[in-house]
Amino acid sequence: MAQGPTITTIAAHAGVSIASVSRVLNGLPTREDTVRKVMAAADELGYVPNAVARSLKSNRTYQVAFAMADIGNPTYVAMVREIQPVLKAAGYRLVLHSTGGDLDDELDVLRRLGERYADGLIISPLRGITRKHLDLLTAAPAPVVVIGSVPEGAPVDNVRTDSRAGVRLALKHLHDLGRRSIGFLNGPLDTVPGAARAAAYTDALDALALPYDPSLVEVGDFYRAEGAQAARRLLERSRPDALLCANDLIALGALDVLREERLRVPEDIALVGMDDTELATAAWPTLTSVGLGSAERGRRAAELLLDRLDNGVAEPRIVTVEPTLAVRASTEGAP
Amino acid sequence: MAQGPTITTIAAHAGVSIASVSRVLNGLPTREDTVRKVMAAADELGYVPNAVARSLKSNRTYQVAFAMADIGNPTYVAMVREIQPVLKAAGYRLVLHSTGGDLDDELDVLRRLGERYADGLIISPLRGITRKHLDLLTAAPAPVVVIGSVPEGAPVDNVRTDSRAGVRLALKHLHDLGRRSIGFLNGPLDTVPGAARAAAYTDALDALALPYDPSLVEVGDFYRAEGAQAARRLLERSRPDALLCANDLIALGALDVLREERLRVPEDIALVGMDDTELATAAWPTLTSVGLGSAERGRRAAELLLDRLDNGVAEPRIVTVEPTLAVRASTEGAP
DNA sequence: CTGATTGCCGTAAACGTTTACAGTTCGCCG
DNA sequence: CGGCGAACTGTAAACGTTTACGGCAATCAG
Repeated sequence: MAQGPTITTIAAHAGVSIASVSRVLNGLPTREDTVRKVMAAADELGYVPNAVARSLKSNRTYQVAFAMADIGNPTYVAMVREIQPVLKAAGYRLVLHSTGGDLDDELDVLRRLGERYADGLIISPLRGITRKHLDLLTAAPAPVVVIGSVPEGAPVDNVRTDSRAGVRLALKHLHDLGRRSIGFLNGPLDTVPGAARAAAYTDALDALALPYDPSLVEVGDFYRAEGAQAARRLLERSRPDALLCANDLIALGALDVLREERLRVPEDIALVGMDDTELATAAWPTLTSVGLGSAERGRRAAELLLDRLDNGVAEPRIVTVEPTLAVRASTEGAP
Repeated sequence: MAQGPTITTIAAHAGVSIASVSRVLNGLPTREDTVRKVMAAADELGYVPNAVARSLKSNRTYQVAFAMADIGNPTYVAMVREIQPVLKAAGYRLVLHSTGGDLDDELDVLRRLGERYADGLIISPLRGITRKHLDLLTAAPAPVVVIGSVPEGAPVDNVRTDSRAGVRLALKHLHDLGRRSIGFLNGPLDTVPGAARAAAYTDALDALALPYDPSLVEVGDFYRAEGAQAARRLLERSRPDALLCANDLIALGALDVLREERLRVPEDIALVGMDDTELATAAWPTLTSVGLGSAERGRRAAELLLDRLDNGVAEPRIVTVEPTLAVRASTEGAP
């Protein structure tokens, strides 16, 4: 744990100035034998450049931060999994923030950007973009990419998903299978995905000319246990022939309850999840699920950010990722 | 994206020296009205201290790195999920490295520690601790905690799991249920967990006075598809009455194959996974699984590292986390 | 009223780099 | 062989902090 050598140490060893050392190490034109002397000294001493000092001088940390609600959530795992290699390939490190979906924590991440520990930020705000978010975003000292929707005119790149189309896909699929009484288990309405999916659901019903029946809708949280509770509440008062769940965890919870109630999936009730995570194929019956392109959103966000860091793009850009429907046993019989 | 104010800006605004500004901001004893002037100027200008400059001076980055093979793997997710809050509470940021299990990448992470972008490192080496690892570890410029076993005498803290005990737990359980022909689907033998579990399996058989039958053992990789292939190969030549899988993903693959073959779980073949991840409860039948305490290992590793950073402990310490067995439907009939 | 003590404050150096600028060396031409 | 230009090198400043140290004013004792 001894203090490592610095360019000063090397300069002394090689009998040259620190400027020459720096030049050699950065590959700037230098006389042949100076290069040799410096390289020899550097090798011998096991020199590794100090990233902090370099950052101070260059104003570049080669770090990018990613902030989301909870790395336990498979959608965020999918994002991280795509973001990481993109950054790594470009020589950036990834700093991970888990906000727990707490609004203050989210704002704090934004504020902390001012400490300039990272060159840019990818953030997926669970609680939506508030007035305060906007203020901080416009004043942000580094480029920010938001995963999820952003109000018109915000000065940031934005990678969004078309959850409306996703829900429409799911409902269309169920409708095609002859289901007409399609329930909906949602997450909290004061979260971005919750609100978006609620709107998308009524929308999609409209498009299919199906009536909106409030007794078919139940709100819980985006977790398995809460999903199960919501399913229980819904089943106590109605008996739909299909259930759309706002994510795969909720769907797993619903599956637990349907099993308890000895309801067959998909014969009695067809089940559709969202996010198309690994859990959808682990479940039995395997879950039909709406893929909202988490992985792709992560990758695109990272690419947008790097592009902006390297090329300093002017205009905020919006990328929309198309949803997909993975049809599996929970709506179509045999696996 | 304008250049933010520095203590120099504030000093000018408040009409004091930068030293006073620094003192006020760090809460060192200062005259009342100097404090007021500085605070006013800082507020007005929206000052945020520059973390990089601070780090350069203090030799502390308040960052900790965590390196593992693949953030897609649920065991690592579990670790990150525990590590993150511990670090955050102590005011540290988390830098994430995904090495893809590549040996050179792992070594690179170790070498890069010399750049001093982080105050410490938690690493979970998939490929084991080689001679080169050891050299780098002894020369490491910052404290390192290794999750997984480490050779005697390595100068690092170490959080290990007792996989031997874990496998014994599983086999004992199966033996108690009357199973006598217990197959084993392992991951690559040149990985740490693969090697450890192979040894543990033969060991546990011994303890139960069961013979070792090589035709009951098959090696694949730690993923679902490879697990399925391995299961297929094994079933083509033998018909065990129980299968132990080296992780839950392999167990899911095996489950796929057993279903294809119309073998009932657990009636015909009992199935046990390892790591006790979320997947184990998502599957159907739910999977009995050996918990190797990933979450706890992550938390303990973070705690050890922070303790060392704050208190500079002398001796390398070893923490062993006890395995647990979560008994579920895949060995004990009804869910 | 003088001298010592206390408590703040400002100057400047330092952390490890990069880089502008001025100085040196060298080769080459006339 | 003198002089010029090209090519390289060294000095020093800068990035934004923290902090040792000496100076200064106010306070207090004698």
